[in-house]
Amino acid sequence: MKDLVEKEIRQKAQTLYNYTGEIEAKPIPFKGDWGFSTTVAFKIAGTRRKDFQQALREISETLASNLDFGEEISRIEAVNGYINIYLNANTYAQYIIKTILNTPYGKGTSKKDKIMVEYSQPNTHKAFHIGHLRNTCLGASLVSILRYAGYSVVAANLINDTGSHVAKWLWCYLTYHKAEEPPEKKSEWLEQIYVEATQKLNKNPEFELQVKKILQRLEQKDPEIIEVWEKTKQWSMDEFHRIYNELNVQFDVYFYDSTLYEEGKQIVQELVEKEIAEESEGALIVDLDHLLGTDDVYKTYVVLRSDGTALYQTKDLALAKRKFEGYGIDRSIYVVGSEQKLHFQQVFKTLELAGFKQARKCYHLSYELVMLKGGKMSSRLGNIVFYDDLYAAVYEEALEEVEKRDIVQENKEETARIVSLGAIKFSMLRKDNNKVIVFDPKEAVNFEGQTGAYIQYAHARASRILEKDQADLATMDFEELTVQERNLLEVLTTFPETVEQSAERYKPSIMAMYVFEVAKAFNEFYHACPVLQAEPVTKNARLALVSATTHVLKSGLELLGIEAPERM
RNA sequence: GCCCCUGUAGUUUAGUGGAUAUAAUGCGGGCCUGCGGAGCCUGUGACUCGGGUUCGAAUCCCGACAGGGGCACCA
Repeated sequence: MKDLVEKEIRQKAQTLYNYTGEIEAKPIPFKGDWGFSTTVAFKIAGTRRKDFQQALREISETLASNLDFGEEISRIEAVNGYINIYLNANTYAQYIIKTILNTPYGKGTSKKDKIMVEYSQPNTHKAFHIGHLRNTCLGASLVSILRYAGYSVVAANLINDTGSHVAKWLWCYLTYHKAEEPPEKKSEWLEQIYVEATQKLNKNPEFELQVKKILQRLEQKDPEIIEVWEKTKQWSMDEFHRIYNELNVQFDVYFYDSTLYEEGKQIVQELVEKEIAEESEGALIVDLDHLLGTDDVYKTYVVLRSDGTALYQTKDLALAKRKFEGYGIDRSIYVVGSEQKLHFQQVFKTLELAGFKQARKCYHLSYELVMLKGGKMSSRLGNIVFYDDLYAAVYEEALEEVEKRDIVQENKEETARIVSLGAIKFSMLRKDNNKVIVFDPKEAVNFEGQTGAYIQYAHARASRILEKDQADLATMDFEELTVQERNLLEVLTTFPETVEQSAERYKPSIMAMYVFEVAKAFNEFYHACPVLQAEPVTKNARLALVSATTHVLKSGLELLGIEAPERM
């Protein structure tokens, strides 16, 4: 409908005023008005600076009287230069509800770009914490949204299974915990050894040499080290798979750091031959500012350690190459924390210099920190919230809430699980990705206000109505719509553009806010408009509206990776 | 010092040039013999500051100020 309105305005603006600029129909911003509004008259009048006000009035009135729509539009008005196009509510309501229920509503037309989204990237030999959680929720949701918007998407994970953190861990394990087996809670135990390693190294920096040796032996595939490494790494992998299973996230491809460094070193050699990389203080670097003619912007990019071992930087070059050449992707998205912004600018620029034209299609989707109320979360300080602990705390609270109600007699644990995950995921997604989340454990277990539970609750109540009766779409007739009905319908109509926007801007937060809005509009409707007790015609129309609402809520939640329970 | 991000009610937050700035929470007052009160109604309260561009700026530009992150072998 919005498209049709825009098309008609565009046509008339051109024939009457020869205006060819952008035209956008936005919702009329007043409560109770349902329709579209355009500001073309301002744009056209803007070219005549002298009698702006008069020109504005003339243009808006002339345009308004010349616009011509079908029966879905009830009236057109020029107000203060704006042209308001009011919908014929009843007709349009029927149309939109049928569209929601009978078509893949909001699904984008299939697009030719193939996009790879790399996310989660946990470190083996460490625990999965709430920082990984934000990343994983963001990435998983983005994958769903892009797919729904019509893109072909490859979901990728990069397992950081080598590098200095692994060397530190192995050193500590071999020196102080040799042959120990993990307890049931593997994750926490793995983390403890890592923390112990950093503490010992801080106190006695001379041990660094031993760590360095382990890293070298690891890269040279010393069988003795490899054996321990493989065994201990598997403990981590078991944990990751368990968690991904719990979170219900999937990957199409797993990359492993340990398989990338050799190729990375080769690329570095090529960079040296192309005179892009050079030696400096024993290490190999790319002097980006010098090569690009910038001043103190890209800094120097170290691509190989002076002892010849690979860095994260080395591996990232190989990974990018593998993505380009192995998967034929058009866009490559990296979901990684914002503290690595400079790093990715360096990677992308280096790739560009090396002649990879796809480097321009690389995008670092950064997100801000998850801080604990009190300070930055860092595994080096041991001051972190583990995913497992967070989940347990939320679950306990959810179970208690579920037990208060007698609506769920069976499957209390299952319901608590769904609500817990919904709460966690929604809290990770509702904020814009470049805003810091200050994590307050008390707030995390709260189910009031802008939370996942609020939305799931709206879905559950709507579902319960539909359990008792169903609408007949053929005879649907709204007659006079109430404010709440109209408002709910208006929100439902914007689902397709929300899908598109969150996909184009890579922002699941837009979808999260939207789903909350649907739930809110539904709750308002629910309290103001009886459904099952209404007169037959009204009842039928409202049942159809409830049905359409559950449909949109469910689709929206699915794009966030959140389940929509029918009872809770 | 240089680069990046963020400044909106007490707190958290929406808003990528348009009308009366979106919500949540907090605090005050209401609503279950009604389809489920994890809810609803109602009151309270905000664009960091100074210039500029524009018919029109929370939004764009310039400059302050404040917070966070990054800047050579961590990831």
